[in-house]
Amino acid sequence: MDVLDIAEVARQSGLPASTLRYYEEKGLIDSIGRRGLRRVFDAQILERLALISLGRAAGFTLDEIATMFAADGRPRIDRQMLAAKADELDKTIRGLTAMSDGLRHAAACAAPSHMECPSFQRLLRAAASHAIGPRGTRSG
Amino acid sequence: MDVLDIAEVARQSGLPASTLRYYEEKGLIDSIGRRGLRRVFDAQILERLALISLGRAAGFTLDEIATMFAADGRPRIDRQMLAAKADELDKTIRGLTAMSDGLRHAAACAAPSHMECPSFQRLLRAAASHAIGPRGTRSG
DNA sequence: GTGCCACTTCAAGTCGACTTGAGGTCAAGG
DNA sequence: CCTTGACCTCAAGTCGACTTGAAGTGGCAC
Repeated sequence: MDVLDIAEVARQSGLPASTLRYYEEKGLIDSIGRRGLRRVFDAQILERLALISLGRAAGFTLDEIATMFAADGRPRIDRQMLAAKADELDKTIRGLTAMSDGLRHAAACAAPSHMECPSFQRLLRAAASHAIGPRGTRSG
Repeated sequence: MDVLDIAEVARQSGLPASTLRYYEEKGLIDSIGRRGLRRVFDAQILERLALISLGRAAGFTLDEIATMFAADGRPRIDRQMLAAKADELDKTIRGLTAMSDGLRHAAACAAPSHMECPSFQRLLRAAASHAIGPRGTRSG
């Protein structure tokens, strides 16, 4: 059984050790023991971490992701849930696409002020009516 | 000059009064006076609030939005900035589209476990390599 | 055997955009 | 005149995913 030091897991996964400890505390991952104080992980942890990163990227919360692992540690992923998340993403994508199009129109519009640009006005009304919702700020 | 009570602004804009007070504190909006204790706003505030909502929906922070108003209160919106934000959105959209496609593939895949599904594996590698970043959690 | 230093724990801080709660004020209606 | 209650202020709390800091530990190189 291939074992990895926490530093090695951090290196290979690209995640800081503090995040690994946090994930363990949350019950998302398990260490298989200690070497002195140091956590030691099974090499399979890397696949698990990839799965967690995937879930995060798809927009699941850590708590939601936690429910996607059976007690035996194997992923238990509902196909319906995946499809539902895909639908949700598509909805977000449509909103962002509308926004992007609107911004580009406004950027190219020849009106002296944006307030006089019809496509900008349309965008404004859409935003004011909550047709497009605010998104999280961490994207960079 | 048409004036509105804060409650009226809240009603017409759909924003809670606490948010309006918060925006004023941040310097995003101004009240034109008081009636007793109560803030009173110029009717133009509604357009301003729509502009703020638009900025939020486009992914700008409140601080960024604050810089988009000249001292005279008129919007000062850089077309380049709009185009840049549109590019940013497009990038996000591409990531989300890849994710949505991947999720749908995985949902439809006939492999007994997702771990054996090639498209799921591809998705997993992409997520693990940070090719797709985590997004904010507030989407509804 | 001993010093180094990467690890450990635990509590608290961070970020953004607000919300909430306690305690106070005042215009309007009865 | 007095109650009502919607507004006010200011400080603190919330949410999610971490990060940071202080204080402690122990395996390994010398």
